[in-house]
Amino acid sequence: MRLYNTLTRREEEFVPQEAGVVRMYACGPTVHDRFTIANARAFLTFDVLRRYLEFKGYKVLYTQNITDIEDRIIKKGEALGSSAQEVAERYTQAFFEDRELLGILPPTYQPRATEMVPKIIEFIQGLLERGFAYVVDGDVYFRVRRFKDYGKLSGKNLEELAAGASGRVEPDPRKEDPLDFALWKVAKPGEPAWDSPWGKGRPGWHIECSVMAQATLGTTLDIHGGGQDLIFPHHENELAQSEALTGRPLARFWVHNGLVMAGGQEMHKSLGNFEYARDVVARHGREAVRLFFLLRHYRKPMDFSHKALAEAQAAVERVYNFLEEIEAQGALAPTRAEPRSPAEQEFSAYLATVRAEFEREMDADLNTAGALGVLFELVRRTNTFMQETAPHDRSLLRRAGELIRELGRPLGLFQEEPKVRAKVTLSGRARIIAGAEEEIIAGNVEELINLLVEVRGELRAKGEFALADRIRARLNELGIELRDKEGGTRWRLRLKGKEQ
RNA sequence: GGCGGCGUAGCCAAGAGGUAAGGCCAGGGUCUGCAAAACCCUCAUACGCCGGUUCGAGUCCGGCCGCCGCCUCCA
Repeated sequence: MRLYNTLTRREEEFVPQEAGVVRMYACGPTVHDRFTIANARAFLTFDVLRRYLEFKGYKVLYTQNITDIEDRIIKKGEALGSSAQEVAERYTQAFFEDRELLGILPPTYQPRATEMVPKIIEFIQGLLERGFAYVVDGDVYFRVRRFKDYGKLSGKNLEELAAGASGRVEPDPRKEDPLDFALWKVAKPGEPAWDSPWGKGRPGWHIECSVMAQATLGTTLDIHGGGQDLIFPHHENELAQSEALTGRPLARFWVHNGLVMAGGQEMHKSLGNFEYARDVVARHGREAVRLFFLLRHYRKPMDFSHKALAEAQAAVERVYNFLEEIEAQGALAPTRAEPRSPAEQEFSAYLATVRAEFEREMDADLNTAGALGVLFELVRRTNTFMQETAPHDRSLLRRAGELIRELGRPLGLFQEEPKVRAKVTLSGRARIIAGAEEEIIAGNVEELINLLVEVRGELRAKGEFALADRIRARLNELGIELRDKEGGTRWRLRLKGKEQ
């Protein structure tokens, strides 16, 4: 597989250090709030990379941090009149919930910054001993100019940085150089603090990632990931402090996903142009959100819009309609034992190429959009085959369905059972937008709908179409869609957002 | 100013120097009591503009135009 490496600014063949094992680290949340749909892109990108590496047979050791001590957490605690710890705990749990809503698999290791304080102190001491850090009034700073490779990841040089920084921020006169960054911050009154050789304080902004990566995965990672906005300063600083300490590369591949735009600008909390990921999932459904991202290359910037999400929703529906049809057909009758016709042979030969096509796209720097093109083509061609070649060998249809399932797995798509989707969606929404009472009602709603559908069916049988149509229209207004098929009437929920 | 990226049909989007994937919309059809849904078909002489290299260029090179990100809060 080839991956674009930010460090070399090239696509390179990815080979892990140890055969068959991938050590991967990706930046996780700072738990001061729920995460946005823009944050979701990063989490999802590395979820898919991880899933695909596993699909290819690698054992993936994946670490993601939870930063549970930071300025914004402390501020939020002050604003709410609760402790920073309470805020962090609350949003850590919220992170787990929202992650599950998106179908993101938990990493192998998920350390929290506050659990790592002794190791962080040890790490900083190592830097002090090597002359890469210095203490001022209980703060500890990293001596940027001492690390000669500083800027190699972000492509910056020290002179330009110094020139740029001088106009933008007040240089702290206690620092030897304006570019030096904090490894350890002295505690202010009332703030959470830990004992250290330099007095009471807390970790700086970048240190926890370096320490967690080393503690869980070792000195050199195969892949270090995150959003492009983290390249500088976060990852540059991580790289500097880790490599200064160990003398070894922190990561062989640096992988960065593109940003999410809204209204022509980067989506960001401070700009107010954001939406919470969970709200978008509630409105459009989990797989539509995943497809929305995976239909675009992970490194490109992309626009967020409900229109685009609704498009993804329609595309997801199409695949499930296909699976429903295929799996119903597959169950119907045994496969014919007769020799295959030329059309069947041709289709069979095509099916045999699909998996390789899919992998070829994914191997090209995780081209999920190209890979999805392969899957949609499979859907279309199978539908055509089903329609134009009759009778046909059903085992070929089954194989097509299996391919969608199998190749959908590394994308985290198309894994649900078509027949229970309405139910899953319903209870999922009830959980998101309402409390326990609604959840009980939600459990009965399905039966109520079935009852109405049944009554309407009897009316139709008697030719009383006016009343039957009224039931259908009223249910439709409620977001419940009826379809009269040969074997009876099926129904499904229509998620909001499609009306746009 | 420095560094990085982007500009492909109505919208979104992939693209391997060799003759434009895919999704959504739209139009036409099949099916249906009528619908809806589903499915099929159609839908870029063309890839921001101008030059160049090449037998051949969205794809490589140069210049220009437009948009975005980063340059110590950020996924």
